[in-house]
Amino acid sequence: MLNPATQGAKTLGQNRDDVRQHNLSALLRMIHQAGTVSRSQLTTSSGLNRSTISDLVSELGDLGLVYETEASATGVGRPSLQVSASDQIVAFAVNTDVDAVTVGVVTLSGDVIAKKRYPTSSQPTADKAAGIAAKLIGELRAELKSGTRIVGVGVAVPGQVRVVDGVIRLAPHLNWIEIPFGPMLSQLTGLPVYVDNDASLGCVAERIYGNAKGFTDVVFLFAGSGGIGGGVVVDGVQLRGAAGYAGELGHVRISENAIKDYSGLGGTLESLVRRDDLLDVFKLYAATDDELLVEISRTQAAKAVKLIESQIDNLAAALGNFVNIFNPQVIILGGFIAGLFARDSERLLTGLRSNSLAAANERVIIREGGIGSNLLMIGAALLPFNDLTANPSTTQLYPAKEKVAKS
Amino acid sequence: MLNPATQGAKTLGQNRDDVRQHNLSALLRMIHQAGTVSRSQLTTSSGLNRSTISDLVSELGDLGLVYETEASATGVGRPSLQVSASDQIVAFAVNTDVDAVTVGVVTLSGDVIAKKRYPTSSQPTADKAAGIAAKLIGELRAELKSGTRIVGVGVAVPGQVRVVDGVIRLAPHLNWIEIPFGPMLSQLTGLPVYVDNDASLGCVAERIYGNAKGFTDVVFLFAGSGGIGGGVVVDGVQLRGAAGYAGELGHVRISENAIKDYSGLGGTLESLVRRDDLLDVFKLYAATDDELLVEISRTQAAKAVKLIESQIDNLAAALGNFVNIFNPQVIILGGFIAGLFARDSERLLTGLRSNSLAAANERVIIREGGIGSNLLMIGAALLPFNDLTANPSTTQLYPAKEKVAKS
DNA sequence: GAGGTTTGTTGCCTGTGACAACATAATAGG
DNA sequence: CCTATTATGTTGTCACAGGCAACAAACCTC
Repeated sequence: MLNPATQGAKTLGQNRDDVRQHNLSALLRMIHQAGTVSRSQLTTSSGLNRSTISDLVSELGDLGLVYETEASATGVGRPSLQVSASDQIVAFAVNTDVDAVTVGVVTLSGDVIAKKRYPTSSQPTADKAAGIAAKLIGELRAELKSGTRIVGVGVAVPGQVRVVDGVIRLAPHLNWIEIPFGPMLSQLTGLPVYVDNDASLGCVAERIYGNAKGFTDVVFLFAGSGGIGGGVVVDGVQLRGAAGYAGELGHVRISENAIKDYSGLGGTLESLVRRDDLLDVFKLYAATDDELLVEISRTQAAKAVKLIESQIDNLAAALGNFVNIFNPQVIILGGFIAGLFARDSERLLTGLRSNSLAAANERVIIREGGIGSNLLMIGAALLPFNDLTANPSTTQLYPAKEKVAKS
Repeated sequence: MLNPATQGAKTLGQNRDDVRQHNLSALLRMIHQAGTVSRSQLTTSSGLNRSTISDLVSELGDLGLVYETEASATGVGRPSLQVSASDQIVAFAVNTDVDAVTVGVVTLSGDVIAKKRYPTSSQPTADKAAGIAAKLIGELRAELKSGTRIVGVGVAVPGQVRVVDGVIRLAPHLNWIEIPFGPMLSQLTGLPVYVDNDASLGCVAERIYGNAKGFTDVVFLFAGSGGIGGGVVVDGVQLRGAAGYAGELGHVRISENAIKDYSGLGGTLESLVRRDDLLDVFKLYAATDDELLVEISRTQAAKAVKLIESQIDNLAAALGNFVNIFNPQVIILGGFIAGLFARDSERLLTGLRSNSLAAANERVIIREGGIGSNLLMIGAALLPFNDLTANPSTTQLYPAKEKVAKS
């Protein structure tokens, strides 16, 4: 009687051939996210008929996107064929950071099979970063097994990205303003390039492969050397906003404090929970996250403890806001703020409760991220892969060795 | 080349008869939202064939949901038939407030054809409010023209609602805690009852009929006598969160200030931008919104101006947060905060800019609400109507006159 | 009134998934 | 080891929804 009303509709009319595309897409997405699934699982969770699944899977096989293997029996009845995502289909993942450009090769089956990091002495210009990325992509492309096909390039950038055209509006730590990074890199590589904010991509990666797996409403908060970024998944869909700038959770204001963050806003989470402050109090300079986490967990120095407690309280205030706003099932913390949570989860939870409504906060789960160092590689690769899974039969793929242009 | 990747997928497999349902649903939704559309418009915006539209519309006509009329010619070519939503299909809209219970009758064509307000001397208990609502629904039901069919009842409540089962978790101003209002009212009326937060419903109403029409990313902020409520539409879909508690924008913390709001949280928007403070400074008691708006617009008293400016600054800080978080195309203000905006929009915009990222704030539009006093009636009625538009051929409808049960 | 344009209607066609019947491969039990 | 049972893959047929083309109808312009 009291079903939730489904509000809003995206798709309008639906042609009959759209059905096939939709079903192909749904199956490929399931296979991609799971890595390997049995046909019978596909049948039950899609609701389609056995014979239909058979037909669709064989089409995906013909496209070279998946392959089938016989599985050893696990129970009664004929064992179901296992369907796996091909590792011959890859995407390049790029992360442009303050001190390095990293490029990885990610397979459709979800593995990072290669990775190259090119350290830069100082913040690279956008031109230089694009050049480095293109060079690394070229090297990695040459090393690919023949027969491998490339979907495209996904770029994770610490800044605000206009997703539609791949323009980086502002990446404060890189000092990049209004850079058409997507088109630039596409020009250099001859591949389609997709760009998005790093934390947003991390959120999606955590939802599909990490500690937010299976949840539909996720808030992700990542604290690195360049401030605090955020990503949100609402009802299973990434929060993007009108132009793709949504989810800037680090710039949420929680205080009248005048200390400004990297983007010039005062009293924000990012200005009050700073990695540098922790490094200062520990007298660490240029420490890795791991070293910092150890210090956070074991320090007993009064000054450090006080700072940690203050950061926890501010973090709790911000998380309270997010709980009130998004009513998520799970909040994933990454970077040093995961250490704050580990150090005194009780204090954080108490603070969260006093800063949010009981109805929303009582069931929320707080967790650390579960993917680790390949988070951004996997997240960035999801951009081209999502295009492929949306249109399995029409998306163009590119060969490992560049074709010699015919004159 | 750089298409935005569409993340996430809701539907899994898709049977062939789902297509028909989907298309019927899409058409009915278009007709419902527009009131009246021509067949040719339906054809172009759905992408379906003329003959298919003809078939689908006649099915909707057979179901009694829409009817066709011949239109006078407007241009070259044979004039297209106009398809209108039936006014024989109605929903009851209920609003439980501190001082009254209001029930309206809303047609599928979007008109409020009847409305009854039952003032209460003090905050009614939930039992009493349900009784009043049921009584008013009974009266209005008896006055309906025969042949009218009822979809259900939508309830707008100033509080947090668990949408799935219609339980009101907390409505602070009504002092209701953990009330299964949906089931209660369903029991009393014999009709399906849907419950949601009032501001969320207002947001959806503004998006479909009001000043946010046509936008996909909307933030709605409504300030009434009972604090500040919010609603959000993300990518065309209402933000609900895990349980339906999302969008509590009034409880966003923007300051360390200890003044608490109605829900016991400190430093929140609701605690800093208070209607009562304005009434105090104007020495008005129990004023209507209209009276208050007049005072806000014309006062020159130093004390009042200072209060207004402070409220504008706090409102700007909160809106800055929302812009960073949601990157909306439009922000709709309702209640007395619309008066604050009207009084000094420049100050609000300046404050907004200094509290949010340029990329996100530079294109955002701020507007007052465009629907007025029937906002919650129309919003609440959308709940049952959304169920109908989702499943046009299977949703059960109820007769105007209750059937005599056969023994 | 003729020609052009847009739309509604009708009958036929195609493609897609459902379905049923059969084949296949495992377990369970004697 | 053989049979019954269960679960799955395969194959051919069927139903049904939307596309399409041809025609009719209603409007405009000249």
